[in-house]
This record gives sequence, structure tokens and C-alpha cells, in this order.
Amino acid sequence: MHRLFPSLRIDVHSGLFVKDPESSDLGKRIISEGILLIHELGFESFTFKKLGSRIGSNESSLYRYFENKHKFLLYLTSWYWGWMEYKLVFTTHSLPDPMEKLKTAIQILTETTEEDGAFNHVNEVVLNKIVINEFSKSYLTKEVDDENRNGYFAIYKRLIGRISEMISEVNPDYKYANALASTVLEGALHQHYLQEHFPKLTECGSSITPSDYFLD
Amino acid sequence: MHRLFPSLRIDVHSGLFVKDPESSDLGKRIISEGILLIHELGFESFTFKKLGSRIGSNESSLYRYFENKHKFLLYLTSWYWGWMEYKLVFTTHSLPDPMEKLKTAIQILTETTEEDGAFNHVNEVVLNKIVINEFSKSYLTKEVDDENRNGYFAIYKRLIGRISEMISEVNPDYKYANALASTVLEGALHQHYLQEHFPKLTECGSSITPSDYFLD
DNA sequence: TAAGTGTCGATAGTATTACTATTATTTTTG
DNA sequence: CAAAAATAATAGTAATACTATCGACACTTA
Repeated sequence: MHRLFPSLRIDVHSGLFVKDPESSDLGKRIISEGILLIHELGFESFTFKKLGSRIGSNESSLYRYFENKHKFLLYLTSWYWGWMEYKLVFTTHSLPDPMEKLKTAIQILTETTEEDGAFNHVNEVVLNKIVINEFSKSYLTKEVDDENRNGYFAIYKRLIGRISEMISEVNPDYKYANALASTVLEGALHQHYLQEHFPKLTECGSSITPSDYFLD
Repeated sequence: MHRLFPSLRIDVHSGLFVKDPESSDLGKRIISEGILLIHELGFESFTFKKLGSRIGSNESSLYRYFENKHKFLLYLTSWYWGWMEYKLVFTTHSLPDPMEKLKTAIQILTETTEEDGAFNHVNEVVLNKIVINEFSKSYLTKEVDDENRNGYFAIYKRLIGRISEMISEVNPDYKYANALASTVLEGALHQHYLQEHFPKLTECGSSITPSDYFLD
């Protein structure tokens, strides 16, 4: 993925920020250091005050970029899924065989993330860990339905739609393409989590990866 | 399941409560109304103060039963998995055919919950909804590893172990029994959630159930 | 019957969180 | 260089997630 498209941007729903963090240096520092800090502290203990003092800025300045920390998380995860979609589409686009296409897709979606030099204020490896640990919290709320109506989960849904289509191309008679697509995506995050914290609940570990499991 | 064992108790790890809520009337009211209130408000907005005023009791009294609301959630979900385990073992115990056993198990684990009159201070239907919405939050924390070491997730892990065994009995050569068992359990909760909030991401709905999908 | 024990409710208090509002200062830009 | 925009500094607020203390009452038991 390295610098193939130096001018590429992941398009995140504008309702998720007050001021586009890509538009300034401070904004980019909020993103890059925010990712690291959420990873270090966990989303519950993460606050804008702490992030502000870490980047030598002020709490109130951060509120000019993001309404609250929940939207900040939505922004980050949305960016992540946009990035995944881009990797997916780019890699599978030219593959003619539906089965190979699907396998490649599953590989991409379930493998351990490697860094992508194309977006230098984003550490994709750490962001992947945040998604594993915190993504569920971004939608397991009382406000989901409103936020969904606003389109905040559009990228994620589109990604599932793409996988679902690939499944249907391999087997048009399979009745549960959507359910399977969502299970793979969510299940991959879950297996990575189990690997780290509940190794007895999965075979995945150093020699077997979640990709092996889902490909099987 | 109705009153087959009137003297049955689900054994929850004693580290999850300060004083056993089953031991008093107030304790039982905390459980039964707590389930309803978490469901109404969502776990984030739920507080002991609100629950106290709802049951005509005092905030500080609740703290005599549970150290904090996180442990309260752990208690409730742990109880739920204990109850599921009991249903699973009871129902599948006498089935001789491994395949039928596994199918019955999957049916139980993925179906929509019905009430069980045997535990009258617990509304299992609402508790199931809490598990769907909040269970992930109980382990997606910075404290998981400590809490896991304390044995707070033992029942859940044992349940996965049982399903894993059933899978291996059907096909001893299958390499990912644990991973599959955990995927089914987590995936079932996820499908129920999607059904409610993201219907486009799954085929599951009024005519097709998550059980159909996972049995397939 | 008096003393001891446990339970619960009431009240008060604390540090922190998740913001909002205002004003001052710096930086950008036209 | 001046105006506008961005950022920093400070203060303030309501709510959260507790902790601590105290008194009332019931129950036991010696």
C-alpha cells in the first residue's frame, strides 16, 4: 500500500467532526496522539484534557475539532473502516476468479494490521488495536439508531455490503450472505481480542492466525 | 424449564458482590429492578443513585451489595451465562447422537430468550437484551486480565468449553473447535443486535432467525 | 432485660468528568 | 500592516461515582 496514492484521503462523514482535523497541524496531532492515548488508557479513561496536555494544547481547543469523545471514537473507527475498504477494493479489484477474490478479501479483513506509510499521521497498527478493543462501544449505545440515521456508520455498512456481494458471487444460492459477512468482520475482531486476553477460548495464537480460521 | 428444580441457584463468583444479593429482600429487588433499569437507560446512564430511588432505597445501601456498577454488570452477565449453561446441560444431557446434541445446543444458545419461571426475581428476557447490548462492555476494559485471573469470567469460559467439546465430538478432526464455539456465542449476540439496529447487515429478521443461520 | 450485632436509610462530602463560556493572545491571510 | 481566524488560558457547572459517618431499628443471645 505504500504511497501508491500520495494524495489519497479517507472520506469520513462530516457530521463526526466540528472542524476537519485534516485541515491543520493541531488537528493531525489530535488524531495521531489521540490514537496512541486511547490505546494506552482505554477509551473510558481517555479524556480531552489528558490529550490536550499531552500534545501541549488546551482542552477547549480539542472541542473545536470534536464535539465529544464519543464522536472522536466514531471518527477514528470510521476512518479505519474507510481505510480497510480502500485496501480491499484496491487489492481485489483485478482478481477475476470470485473464489480467489473472496479469499483475498477475508485475508485482508482478518489479518493482523501492518503499517501503511501513505497516511503518516495515522498509526494503523495501533488504530487496529483500538478498533479491536473499542469499536463495539461506538455502537452499543442508546443513541445508535439516531446516529445510524445520520449516516455515521455508512462506511462500515458499505464494507459489509461489498463482502456480502463477494460471497454471493461465489455462491448465489447461499441465503445468509449479509449475516456471514457481518459475522466474519465482527468475528475477526473478536478472535484477535481472545488471542490477547482469553487464549483458551480460541486456537488462534502465534502459529494459527484468525485468517487461517476464517479461510477454513 | 419451569420450576423443575425449585431449589436451584446459579452460582456466581463471590468476588462479584460484597454481600450476596440472594440473601435478602433488598438484594433481590436490586437484581430485578436493576435489570429493568439498565435495559431502560443503557449501562452508561445507569447509576446506583437512580436505582436506589427507583426501589425506594438508598444509594449507599446498594454499595453494600455491589462494589460498583461494573461489578454489578459482571454479576448479571455471569448469572446469565450460568443460567444458559444450566439450560444447555439439562437439555442436551440425554441426547445420544453428537450431531443432534450440537444442533440442540446451537438452538438454545442462539434462540430468542423466553422467560424461565424458576427464578422469579430475574426477568430472563430483559436480561438477555442486556447481555446483547452490554456484555461486550464487561470485558472490553483495561482490567480484563486481572478480572479474568480472578475467575470472574469462569462460567462463560466453561460454557464455551462445553460447546467446543460438542463440536469435537461431531468432528474430531476439526481444528478450530474453540474458535468456532466462541464465534457462535458472540456471533449470536451480534446477530440479535443487528436485527434490531442494522437490519440491512443481516438476513435475520422476523422470518429468519439467528438460529436458522447458525444451524445452517 | 440489657447488650451486642447487623441492616438500612439519611446526609454530607470529594475528586473527577465532560463539558460550556468568555476573554486573551497568537497566527494566518488578504 | 490590519483584519480575521485559530488557539490558549481560565473559570465555571452539573453530574458521576463513589466514601464516610451516623443514627434508627430489628434480632439475637446471655
